[in-house]
Formats: sequence, structure tokens, C-alpha cells
Amino acid sequence: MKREDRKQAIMDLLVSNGAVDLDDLAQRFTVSKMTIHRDLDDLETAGVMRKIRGGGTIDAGTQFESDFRFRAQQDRDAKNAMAETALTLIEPGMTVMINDGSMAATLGARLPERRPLTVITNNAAILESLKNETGITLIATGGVYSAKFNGYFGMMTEAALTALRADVAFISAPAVSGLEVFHMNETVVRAKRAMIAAGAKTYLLVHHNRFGRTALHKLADLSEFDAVITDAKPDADSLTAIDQANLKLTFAVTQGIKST
Amino acid sequence: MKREDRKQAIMDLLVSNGAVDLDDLAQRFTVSKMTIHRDLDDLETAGVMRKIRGGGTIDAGTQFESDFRFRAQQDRDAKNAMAETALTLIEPGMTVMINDGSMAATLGARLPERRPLTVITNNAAILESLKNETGITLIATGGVYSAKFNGYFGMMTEAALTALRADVAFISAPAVSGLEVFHMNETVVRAKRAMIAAGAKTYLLVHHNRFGRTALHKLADLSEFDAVITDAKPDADSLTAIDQANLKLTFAVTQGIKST
DNA sequence: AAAAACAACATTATATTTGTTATTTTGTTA
DNA sequence: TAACAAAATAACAAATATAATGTTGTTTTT
Repeated sequence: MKREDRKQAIMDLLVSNGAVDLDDLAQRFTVSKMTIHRDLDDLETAGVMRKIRGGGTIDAGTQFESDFRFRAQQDRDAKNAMAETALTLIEPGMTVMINDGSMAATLGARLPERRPLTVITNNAAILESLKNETGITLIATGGVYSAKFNGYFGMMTEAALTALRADVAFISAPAVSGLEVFHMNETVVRAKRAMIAAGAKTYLLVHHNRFGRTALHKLADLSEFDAVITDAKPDADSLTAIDQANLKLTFAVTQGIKST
Repeated sequence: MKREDRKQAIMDLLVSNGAVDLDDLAQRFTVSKMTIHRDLDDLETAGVMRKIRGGGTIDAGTQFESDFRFRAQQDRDAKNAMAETALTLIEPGMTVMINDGSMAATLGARLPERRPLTVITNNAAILESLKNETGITLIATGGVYSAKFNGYFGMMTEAALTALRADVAFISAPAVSGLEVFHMNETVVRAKRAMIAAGAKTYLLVHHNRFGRTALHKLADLSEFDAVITDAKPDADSLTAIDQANLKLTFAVTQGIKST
């Protein structure tokens, strides 16, 4: 097992348990404590966890859990599956709009599979990954950089989006409750709204365990989207609400795609 | 001598001679021809030169010479010296505007020395290097990405700049002739002009050997700038013209700074 | 006082760089 | 255009550099 794999495994344990024990990790991976110390130091420097005496923690509910560097490590399989599904909705030649977030970044990195494309985004990770791709006309919205969301936001971003139109817009969100979509940050909400308004077709990308949650600001109604892409069946209540409203839910699974 | 140093040295030879000979390089660095082959392959992949039978060339006047990856390798000492001088014009708390180009990128990377700052730029290299800096409010203009200039340009960029103001704007340019400043690309010229208009103070950064040259599009008059920063005395004709017009020329030298 | 964290060094493992040799390609010219 | 020589490439082996890990001894924390 290589160092990077071990660090990823520690991340997984942190995600599921919220904390890890140093002695336990050393035993589990059959390496010395010193090595685990160094792993944890790295992860701490990267800003994805905090070292405490005898181990480490992600301090659920604090800055760490909402940091993009942490979120980028989570649920990679689910994100890849959703990206796979989203790609089927994209045809070469289209103008694609794509928002902030690590889900969007996963999709963004795979957009070259459908080139040529025009890609509009405020997502710094996507700008970086598409810069050197040929056949991609890359348009940045501009705005004030947010280290927390690794993207560009604010009045400038919204103004730029007002003047643009896309064939398809992909919006990701951390919370869906009933028939409403939520996000914790007002500035981010405004950028996402502007993108929804600018897309001829709009698709929502949500991890299945984000159904039944809310956040401070309402982002949109589910009915504003042409389809919702998720990675597995959400809880029963959400499913019922969606069915009754006659909305389309698309499931992306690692071994293929099925749809209702 | 390490590989990277040798490649830089090959770049220097390419800049001064326009071409290099494979056998000569192998002898000069006392390595095998195979090693030189690999160096040249790397440089070619990076897009900074072209391999030809028996050696390599930069094909002066072609795409290669104007490619940002190539330019970024050139005159690093001069660029650092000019950046040093430019930094003396920046006070903590200011809003700094800074344009595309490798000279600007060199300065951009050192802006944290004057934090806190607000930095407005369309330069992708600067966005990347300042993203993770605290105390820097980073604003991207947005626009269409240009791989050739490694920045964002176009109507969006110009519109965004129209709505912004900065305490100081740093403009770089590849050609100054008489009392006029030039650039080969119209779109780039428009972005630079918008920045000049948006800066309370504006400074021009030019390598001394770029005096006495022209390019297709006029960018500005020298008199529009509060000062011109360069790395050494330009040719006599340019110097005379500048003196007669009573403009300020600031010399940045590696061992310190002197000014006229 | 005991446990954990840290620092410094030694050791091992991995990755990178380089050279050698054999093979293929390219350009030249008879 | 056939044949040759030079150059380029590919494949492997050797050397070098870098990264990862463990050990030991010291310092810090509880």
C-alpha cells in the first residue's frame, strides 16, 4: 500500500467515524506511529483534518467539514457515476455551463470526452483542468475568488452570467428537502440562480444522502430542473414527493445507468 | 548540473542563437546525445521549441517565439528586478490591477509581500499563484481563455474592467517605439487599455531590449503612464525621445535600484 | 511520571536520470 | 531508386536522486 492510498484510507475513516486513533492506524496499516504522524501532518497541512493528541479529527460541523479540499475527497465513486450520467446529456458542439463544487469539478474534468465544447464556469478547479485542453473554448465568469468554495462569486459573476446563454447548465447542491433545493451560502446561491436562468436545459446533481436535508437559503424548486441526477435512491419521503410531483429522477450507478 | 538547469541553459542558447546543435550540446554539457534528445523532447512537448534533425530551433517569428511558455523562460533576472521595483510602488491595503504576460506573472507571484491587497487580474498564472494566499482579495475579470497568452480576454473582460477601479495598474508590453507602446494582438490591446483606464496610477513594465520595436497595434502613448519601469538603459534614440518628452524612466537592476 | 509528539539521523524503497546497445527511420547521393 | 551513412528512436541496464519509513533520543503535553 502506497502512501497516497493510505492517506485516502485515513480520509475514509475520518469521514465515517469523524475521528481516528493514531495507535489504531499504525496497527491497521502495519507501519510505525511515526509514519502515521507524518500522514496526519500532511493531511492537516492540506487543510482536510485537524491533529489532536493521539489521533485526528474532522470536527464535524466546523470549517473543516465544509472545506472544499475535504469535500473533494468524499464520495468519489458516487461523483464519478453522476458525472458519467451527466456526460450522456452533452453533445459535441454544445455550450455547457457548470457551477462551483467538487461534484461539478469531477464532471468538468471529463468534459473533453465530448469535445468540441464551449464551457462556462466560475469553478476554479474546472478552469485549471480545462486550460490545456484543445477543442474546449473556456469561458470564466470572473468574480471575487472564494477560497472556501474554490470558485468565483459576487456581483461580477452574476453580471457576467446575465449576458450569457448555454445549451445546458449543470447545478450541484448540498441539500434537497421535499421539492426544494438549498445551499448554506447566499452569494453562492445567487451565482447558481444566474446559471439556472442562463441554461436552456438545466440539470441538478445531488448525492442521494443529501435528500431530506435543508440549508439556510433556498436555491430553487426541483421543478425548475429538467432532471435530477443522483447516485442512488434517496429516502422514501423524498422519493414520494418527487413521484407525486411527476419529476424525473435519474440514477447513476457505478456499473451502468438506470432511470425512472 | 541538474536536468532542469541544463534545459534552462538550452533555452538560453535557443534565445540567443535561434537554434542549437545536438552534438554540440552533448559535448558542451558532457552528457550523451541520448540525454540531449530527451531534453529536447521535453522542451518540444512543453511547446517551447521544435526539434529538427541534428538539433532544435525556436523558429523566430513563428508561433513558438510568441508562445507564453517560451516567454516565461526568458530573461528571468530582468523580470525579477522589474518586479522588485514595482513592489516599491505598492502599499498594503491597495487595490492592484495587473495584466497578462509573464512579466506580470512574475510580479503577481510576489504581491503577497505587500499584503493585504486586493488584486484584479485576467492573468491565469497570477490567479493560480494567489489563490491560496491569505490577505489577498483576488478578483478575476473573467472572459474567454486564451492558451496563447494564458489569460482571459474579450468583451466580458472589457466589460468587467469598465466597472472596476484600482489604485495602481501595472501594464506590460512587448514593444515601445518613440513615445508609443505596441502589442501584436488586438484583443489583448483592448484588455490592457481597459486596465489603463481603470488605474488611478498606471505603470508600464518593459524589458530594455523591447525599446525601438513596434507591433501591429498601438496600445498607448508613453505619456499615459505615470512611470516606465525597465531593467536597463534602452537604445540611445529611445532614451532621447523619452528625455525630451520629460517622462520618467525607472531602472531596476539586480543589485538594487537606481532611478533617473 | 507516563504518554505522546517531535527532531534528527540511518535505512530502505521508489522514481528519475543517464548511458549503452540494438533497431528503425530519414536524408543523401551514386 | 538502391544503398549508405547519419540521425532518431526504443528498450534495457546502471547510476543517481528523491521519497518513505523506521529507529533512537529528546522535548512537550497531560
